[in-house]
Amino acid sequence: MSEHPVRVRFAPSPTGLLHIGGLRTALYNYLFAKQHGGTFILRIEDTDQTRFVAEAEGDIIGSLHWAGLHYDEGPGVGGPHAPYRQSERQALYRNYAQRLLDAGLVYYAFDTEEEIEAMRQRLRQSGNAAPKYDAVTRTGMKNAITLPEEDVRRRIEAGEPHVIRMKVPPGETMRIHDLIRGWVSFDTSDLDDQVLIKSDGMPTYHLASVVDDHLMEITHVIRGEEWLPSTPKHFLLYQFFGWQPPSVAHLPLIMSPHGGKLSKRNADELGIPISVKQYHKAGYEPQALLNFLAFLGWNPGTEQEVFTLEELVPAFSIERVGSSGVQFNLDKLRWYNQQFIRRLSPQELADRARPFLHANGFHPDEDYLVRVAALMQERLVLVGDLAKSGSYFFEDPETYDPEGVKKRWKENSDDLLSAYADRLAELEPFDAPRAEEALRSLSEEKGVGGGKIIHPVRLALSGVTVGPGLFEMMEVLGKETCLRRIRRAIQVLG
RNA sequence: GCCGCGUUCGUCUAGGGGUCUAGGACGCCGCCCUUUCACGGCGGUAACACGGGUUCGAAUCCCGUACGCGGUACCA
Repeated sequence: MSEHPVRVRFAPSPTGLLHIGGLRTALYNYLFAKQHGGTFILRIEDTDQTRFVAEAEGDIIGSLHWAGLHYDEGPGVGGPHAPYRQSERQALYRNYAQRLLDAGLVYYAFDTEEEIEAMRQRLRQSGNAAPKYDAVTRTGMKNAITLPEEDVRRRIEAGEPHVIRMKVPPGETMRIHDLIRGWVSFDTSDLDDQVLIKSDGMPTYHLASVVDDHLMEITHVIRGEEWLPSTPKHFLLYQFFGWQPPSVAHLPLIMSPHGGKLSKRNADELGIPISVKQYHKAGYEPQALLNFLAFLGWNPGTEQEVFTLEELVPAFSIERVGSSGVQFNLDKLRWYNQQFIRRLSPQELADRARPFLHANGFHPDEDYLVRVAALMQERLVLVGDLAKSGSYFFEDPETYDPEGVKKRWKENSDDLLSAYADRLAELEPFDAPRAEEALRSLSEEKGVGGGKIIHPVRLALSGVTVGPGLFEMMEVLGKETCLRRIRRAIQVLG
């Protein structure tokens, strides 16, 4: 589209924690920028003072950092177009609004909320399906079009609350090319005379983002599909200013498995984490989340499914992004997470798991934890699982899975285990091959299958019937622990 | 209501007029491996929303309908 270097921005509103859909938008922007050798910018759109949440910006920045989506310009890192926080650019927007005022493309309006609502109500009652403040209704309202110039000046000077509205020309067809959807057209008669400057003096999103995108030399606007209907307003604004609009791409929305936009509420009900922070806390790998999100609406056209962020950069293409809404699927995310856990070294896995172990009161020493990690790696979906399904590596089991006991603990189990314990006590060194050798020979002497000893021993050691290979597990647990646990199980279950 | 966008297995998707008795992945089921679980291997289940066109031929192009989603604010 443009011969200029690619510059894209992720422009969230700090109204709450960064959510999963926001991260997906950030990711696509990031990938697009990086694959074109372009610049990825973070801009904070804090023009709504009523919805402002103080911690939100820190969370957005922290979440992007956790995910590895580092921005080239933005709060904290600066850049040639600072500041990157719209609340700090307020004077700018007023100046640009003034330009449009001078050109007669926008106008002051003094209507109260009640008056506007009354107008809409009236229109509805007379059968108008889409009541708007537009070319036909503005002539009946209190604004610079209907009021004498003198009156307008007096009201402004008296500090009467007012807004600035776009004078949308009716009856024009706007054709807009979307990188994902192709040509989309709109009729300007369906548009409101959009408010550009609110009565508190702040710009609306529409004005601020157009002015900033232009000033920051944004070449491609990549955002969620919910913005598609306001794109004609933005393009009209570019026309008003005489600026070249950027290319636009509207991403398919992420939907709840039950339909509808994935919201905090329905996500909670389905046990789906909604904020990036929750994924972090739950022990998801950032790369897995990114990989999953990349595939929510895009695919490489090959059969490769697992990609690191670095691999995603060259593989991505905006043209291959789909245009229909996509359902969030937690099972698939879990699968991706499993894939990435398996790619970690045992040391990395141990490092990831440590905070979760600490939270559960476990403080294993380094070497031991790495050995446990190696053993459990391909059995974990989330790193935090190590502190749960693998808790027996860090504390003696207190209880034994009743199902397992019923199935595996037989009449002669206590005798067999006690004989096995005696032999284990003799082993030096105590390792997996020797532990197995001891068990095999005991089972032969007693004339019972290996399973008759293996299963009860596993139960005694871990309290459950699932886990890594028994002998490897014994070696990691160590002789003392094994003996203690076996003898205790004999007492409790025997 | 109006405006816009969309519609291939349950889900994410490949496909862009003949190679489609529609391919892959997740999930689910079965078998193999195996001391258990997991991993891995093999196999199975399951989809072109509907109706009209266009064409020798349509999942693919066009129109309509249905359904879904988004927007319709001095919120972004």
